[in-house]
Amino acid sequence: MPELPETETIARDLDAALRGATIDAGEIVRADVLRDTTPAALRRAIAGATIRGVHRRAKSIVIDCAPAAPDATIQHLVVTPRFTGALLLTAPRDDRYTCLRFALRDGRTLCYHDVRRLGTVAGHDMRRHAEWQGALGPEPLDPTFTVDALWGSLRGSRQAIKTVLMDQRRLAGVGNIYANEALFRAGLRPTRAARSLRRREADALLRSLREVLAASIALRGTTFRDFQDAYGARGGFAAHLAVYGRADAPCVTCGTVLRATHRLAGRQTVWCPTCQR
DNA sequence: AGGGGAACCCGTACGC
DNA sequence: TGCGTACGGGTTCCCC
Repeated sequence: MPELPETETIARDLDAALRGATIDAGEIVRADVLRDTTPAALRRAIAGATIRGVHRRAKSIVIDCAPAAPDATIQHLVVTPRFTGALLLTAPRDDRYTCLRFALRDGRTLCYHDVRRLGTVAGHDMRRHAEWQGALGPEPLDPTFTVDALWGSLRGSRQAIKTVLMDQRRLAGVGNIYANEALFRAGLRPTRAARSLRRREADALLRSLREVLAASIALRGTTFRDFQDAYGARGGFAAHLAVYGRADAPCVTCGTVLRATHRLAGRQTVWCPTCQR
């Protein structure tokens, strides 16, 4: 569930709270969430490490670390919460689902909590981190990302526009909720072939996408079911969703009953048959 | 190559 | 009530 606005919310809060902090020790409770590292290597890398900063890339939270051990190569912890994952600075409501626990030198605890455990925590050395970054597409909120770059990418695909928006290699950070919302705002039907878009439609799409992402970030993301921020609080954008989760309800613009299908890449897709062409 | 499908995981919803 | 089963959801990996 956490997409770009939700992981951005977590990353901003953690950067403010953790920049410069030192991790005393890490406890790995559920090793199956780990990627690209082992429990022993991760513990050694973070024992005594300083947190340089925290930022977001795609739908992941990246914690930049300066390890204390000279032979520790892990520089970045990449946390991808997927559906139920949470990075918490407060005590989790149910400790049964704590996967990782980091004790900070100042007495605080940062934990990775995940009920379904489809989320992951990767330990990256510089090489692996560059490889991971390189596999991801551009950030939609990056001002250097242009309409023509988006349009060029869309023109290469005969897939449905919604599927292409969610393809992390073409565009990073957009998931099911914001793909549905951006297409509604742009007046584009989700099933349209990506390469059928005119340039002015790609322009409307990029502007809609940026608007909806920025509006959601301003309200600290969408909590539809599971998303919680670093302090266990909910996001405020769910009340502003125009189509996602509103199948069979009236369109907010024209009142037409919203249509839904599950057949587009196996995910809930909702649109207004009148407003979206 | 690019697209399709399974696997990952477990709470929730639903059927019997 | 209690048990069993189907389902969902993004990403990765495998296969065609």
